[in-house]
Amino acid sequence: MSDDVMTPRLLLLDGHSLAYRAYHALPVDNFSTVTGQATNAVFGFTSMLINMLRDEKPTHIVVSFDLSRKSFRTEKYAEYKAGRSETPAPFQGQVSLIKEVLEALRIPVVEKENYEADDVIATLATQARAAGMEVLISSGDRDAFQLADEHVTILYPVRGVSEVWRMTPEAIEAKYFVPPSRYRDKAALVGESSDNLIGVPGVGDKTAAKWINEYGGLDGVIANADKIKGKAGESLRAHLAEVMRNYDLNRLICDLELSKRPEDVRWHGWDREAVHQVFDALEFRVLRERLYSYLEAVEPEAESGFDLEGRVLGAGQVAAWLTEHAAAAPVGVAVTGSFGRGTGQVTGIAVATGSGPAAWFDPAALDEGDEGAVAAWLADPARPKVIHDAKPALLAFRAHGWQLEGVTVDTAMAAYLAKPDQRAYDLNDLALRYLKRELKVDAPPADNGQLALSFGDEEQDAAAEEGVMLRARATLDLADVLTAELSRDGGESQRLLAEVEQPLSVVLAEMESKGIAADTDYLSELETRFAAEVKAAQQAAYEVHGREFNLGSPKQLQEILFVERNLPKTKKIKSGYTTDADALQDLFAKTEDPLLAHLLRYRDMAKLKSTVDGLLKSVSDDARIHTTFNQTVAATGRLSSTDPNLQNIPIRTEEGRRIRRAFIVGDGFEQLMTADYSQIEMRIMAHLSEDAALIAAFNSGADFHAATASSVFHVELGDVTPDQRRKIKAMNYGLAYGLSSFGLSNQLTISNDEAKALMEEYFERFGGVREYLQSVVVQAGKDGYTATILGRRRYLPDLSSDNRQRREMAQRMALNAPIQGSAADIIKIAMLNVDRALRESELASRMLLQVHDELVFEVAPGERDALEELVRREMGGAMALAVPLEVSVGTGRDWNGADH
DNA sequence: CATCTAACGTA
DNA sequence: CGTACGTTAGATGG
Repeated sequence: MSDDVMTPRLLLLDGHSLAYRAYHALPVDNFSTVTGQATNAVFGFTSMLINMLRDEKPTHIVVSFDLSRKSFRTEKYAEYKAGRSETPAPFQGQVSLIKEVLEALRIPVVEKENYEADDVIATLATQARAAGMEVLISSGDRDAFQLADEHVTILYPVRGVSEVWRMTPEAIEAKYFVPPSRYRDKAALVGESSDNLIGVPGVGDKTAAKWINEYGGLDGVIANADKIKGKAGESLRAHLAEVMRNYDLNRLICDLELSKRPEDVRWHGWDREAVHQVFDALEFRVLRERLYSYLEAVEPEAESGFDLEGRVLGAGQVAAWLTEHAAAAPVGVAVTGSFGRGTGQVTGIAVATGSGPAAWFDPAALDEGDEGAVAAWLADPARPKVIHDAKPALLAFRAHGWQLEGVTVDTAMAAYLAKPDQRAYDLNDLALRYLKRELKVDAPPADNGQLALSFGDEEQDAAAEEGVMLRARATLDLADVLTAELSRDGGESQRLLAEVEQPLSVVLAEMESKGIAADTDYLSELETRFAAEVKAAQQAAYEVHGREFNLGSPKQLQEILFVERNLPKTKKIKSGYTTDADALQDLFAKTEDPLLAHLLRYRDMAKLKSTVDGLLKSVSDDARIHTTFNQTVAATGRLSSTDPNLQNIPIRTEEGRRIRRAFIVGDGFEQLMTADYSQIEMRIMAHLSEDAALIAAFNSGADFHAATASSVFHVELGDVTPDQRRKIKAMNYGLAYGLSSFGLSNQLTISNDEAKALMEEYFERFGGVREYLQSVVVQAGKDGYTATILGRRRYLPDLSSDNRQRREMAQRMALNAPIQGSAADIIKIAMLNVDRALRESELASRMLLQVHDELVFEVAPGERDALEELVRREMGGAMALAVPLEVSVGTGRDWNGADH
């Protein structure tokens, strides 16, 4: 091991050949991003690279790529490598992605016009060997074998991307019967089919080696060609020209002028931030973990940890500690316990100061004085606290009877506002990324209950307590960095954090804690009914097809529909042909195969049944369902709802709406009320685009879709046909999603020309909308991000991607993000205002759910009118736009009845 | 056993 | 070849 540290070790990679290997080793279908970008070559290359970094621990690294398919070799011999088929389409573009990965890993790329990567590698290997370095070359190209010697080893990939052979001189000799110095001679005789270099027919490795060893090299073989007997000898004499040509072409150039020398390419570790970004974009999850688990261990920049004077406080010690350390200066707070479903239980609290002292205590082991001191400290808005993901802690404190006030920074929320596209905001990750410090102790499970502490082992407990204190300290330090990060935009992000997101998390905690009442008897009844329907549809399907099969298996379904029943093929997907509802509808219209009808019915009923099952499972002891609202998931700024998701309860079909009847008014309340914004996204579009005609359409007070349709089709409002309205409605909604004429024609089942004409006519009437949409993309391209009305950003680096698919995807995201995100801003403000107004007015009614543009309330007896007035006022007045924010309100005994 | 995919529910 | 989500069942892979 000590040798490794002393001897510099250079790893040279042939980028193209490895990428190509990877491309063929991994099925392209299994490796692509949501945008359809193929990543199999990138994945395989990166995977091999990580393995080599791990196994070989190089101190210096270079990757070389062929700059084009042309080189001095093709000039000499036009057929060189000509046999290779055109670069397959899914491979194209992946090289530039690999270069992005390399840049993030800070691995230099060296290339040379008119030469191949092999020549660059040969040159660098030669220089490195002269400088006393140890050299490793990884290439899928066997030409590199001629470079092997006691200081140069070739890593030759075999069996896909998972394994490399270490081709030392001994290994090469064992396999090809010649030493590396004679490998070229052998290759010249045998040929190299992948380079389209034909050798001597009938001569393989063994024969070639025999000759070379007998005559002391290729020169000797050629000089003695006449003496060689038999068929092989004849063949050799007939192909001497090819052999000499091969020998000429497979010589690697070792003395190129390059932009870097071996000593320039010392590897200084990777750009953590960039790796996050690139791997996110490529959707590499497993690979990222692998990279981290290896590289973090040797990360030179990450400091070892935090300085901390931690104390475990016993009963009677907490009050004094808090008085001394948790007063005017902010402290970091970290909590362990179990969280979720609107409640929680705290098993440990750590408090860390910025100056070093930190403490941990068990809230179950406090004396009376401590209990009061903790309660007073937590509830005091003047004693600032910083916490990572406050809402679960808030709910757990609440269950303990504690109030939490004075949270100045929620670091999870701050990190979300800084970069809303992340998949997670884990404290470990953030500490590494922003603080370059490692949190050695794993965070406890976020929400699913059991804390991963082992009880009974005092040493382990102490380590766990230390870990929680470290998290508290990391949170405090992180708050400073993130606050600085958020302040760089002139204050908008800071305001969003302090005035919207953080206060909202308190409101959401209340909503989760209350939950919504569920009629479990009714849900059970529904379950039975849907189950019967599922069974009936299933039986009918079996009868039609003549045997039983798994209707829920897309795989079996494909076999049955497209092979056994020979139905027309549908749209292609990764695993074959789609069997989604749209496609099955089409098929049914074409073929009237009764199996399809039963199948669709089965799907519908099975979906409804599973929804009901899920709801039944999530009803708490209080006969209410407590969802969890996630505030840091949606990249646009929306909330999301999990466990269960109450934002996707069916409404479109009559049978689906039955499920809504299971959400009922709770004991002590009179009714449920829903209040939703009408066409809020189109109103935002009108506001942002300042299109006078669109604004007028809203201000007319008439039905919006009809009003716009009357403009587009040049007819009186009263003469708008239902079909005209339908088309314009689809257009209105589609605009905010970056709808294309193709998409519109698909949705309306009209021709592409008709869709184009429709869009043209629409933009003719609402030119400001077109201008706005175009300007959004242009501006986002310049800035690198979009912004909502409140300045909520979404970064879209793919806007400048050279990959069309990715770029266009990013453009649609850019169109949608300000609109969807501004709607999210508005309803968040409305929720804050409604919550405040409810408290100020001392109404007992309460807000229970948010479904993007809708709020659901539980109406206390006698408060219906007052609540409606309040809700209309606060929702309608959440933000002043160029058009009014219209709110429609409904009430009923259940959610379905309250809908309108 | 964990993770991915296809399908489908909502705004 | 229209955005944003979460959940389920089945398939897949370690």
